[in-house]
Amino acid sequence: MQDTSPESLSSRLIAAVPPSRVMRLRFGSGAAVFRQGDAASAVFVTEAGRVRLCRMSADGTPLAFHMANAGESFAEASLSAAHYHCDAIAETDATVLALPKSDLLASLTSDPLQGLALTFALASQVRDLRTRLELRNIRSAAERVLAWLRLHATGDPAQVMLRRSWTSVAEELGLTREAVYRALAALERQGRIARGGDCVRLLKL
Amino acid sequence: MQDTSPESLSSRLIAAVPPSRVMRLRFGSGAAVFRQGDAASAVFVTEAGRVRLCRMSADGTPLAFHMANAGESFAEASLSAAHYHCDAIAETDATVLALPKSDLLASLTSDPLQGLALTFALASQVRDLRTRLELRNIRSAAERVLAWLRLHATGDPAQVMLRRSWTSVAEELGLTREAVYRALAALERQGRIARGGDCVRLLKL
DNA sequence: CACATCTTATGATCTGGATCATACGGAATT
DNA sequence: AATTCCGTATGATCCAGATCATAAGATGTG
Repeated sequence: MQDTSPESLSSRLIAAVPPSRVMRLRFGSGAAVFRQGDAASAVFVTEAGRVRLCRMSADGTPLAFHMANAGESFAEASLSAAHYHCDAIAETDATVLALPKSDLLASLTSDPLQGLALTFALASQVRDLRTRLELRNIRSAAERVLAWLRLHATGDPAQVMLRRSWTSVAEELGLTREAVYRALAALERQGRIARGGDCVRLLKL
Repeated sequence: MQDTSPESLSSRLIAAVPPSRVMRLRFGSGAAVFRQGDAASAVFVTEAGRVRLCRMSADGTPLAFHMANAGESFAEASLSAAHYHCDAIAETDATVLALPKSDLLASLTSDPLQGLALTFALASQVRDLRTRLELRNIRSAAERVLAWLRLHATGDPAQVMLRRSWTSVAEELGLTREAVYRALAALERQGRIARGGDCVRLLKL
């Protein structure tokens, strides 16, 4: 993740509220950013650390359903809800920006351009998430990694500049580190990619 | 999917343009709804059939990255793009609603409430997709199915009313039909669920 | 510096889900 | 009524990826 481009959802959200209204909060590992049932008062951006969202299911079992890593926003849907319907717990020590819901709503209704920009960012997030989901439909580890590389490749010859650890890529792909390293090694052995440092070139067969 | 609730993203999109401006288009299997590079002129909702989105990757390989089933919208991100950056191909015979981008943008800028409603729907879609992604992190088929059931369970005792085929659930979960049937059988054997017709009860241990 | 932590990397083993096969009931079509 | 298609269901087999183990280099920290 770590998407800090000005078009990213988290940046867009932050841009939509006056800087003075943004609250920077710190939570120790295990502390609650909010609890299920609390009045929904803000949308959040994880600045550092990671925050786990989980819900009590109807049969009483806690059910994790999202992990917000550094740079990612969470609880956007609280914009249209009176109460949070899940717990947000700091998984590690975490710094979190709280964007007051009232400021966000005010900005969105008063400034149509601001609203439009957020709509675009959300639409782009939807596309991104759908793409990730589709990647997971590829069963083979090597093919999945290759598809990811293709998605992120630019230029001619097509290549990917790695700005993150393979470990985090593995997490995004729903594979273990080991599987990703093995997939990379296999792809290189097959002559489908070439690696040098943090750069991967895609080779046509 | 088949989410036809008035709050669903596709419904929201349709509601945002005057009915007279919505175009209903029919495509035979294999026909192109739009092509990569075409001027982005509309957002779409699949009414029947399925539409596959795929992109030419930098090394020339076609790369599927979404499947829009009946009831689902696609190409929302074209709202902020001049051109489509993927192909949309009818996977089966399909009926597709085209929502002209100009009408959508006009409605979103002129009517803040309409814009807000769409923002909410998009945020909700983001939450939904994140949840699905998180489900896929559960490796065990039985646990994954159980988590899905928990997410969809309501009432006390907690139960799920099946309104769709297990086959489509399997697809959503990224499992094969067989794996889902086996998981259900195993969960029932273990006394963690009870099934009767299209209703599944969650049993506390 | 010593120590801890993380990333990269590869080897060995094992299990769980994919795959293929088969079967049955219901709905739709002919 | 016969045929086709789909959803449901279960059995047998196989292999790919998870898991566990190990190690080297990088980075960071008290």
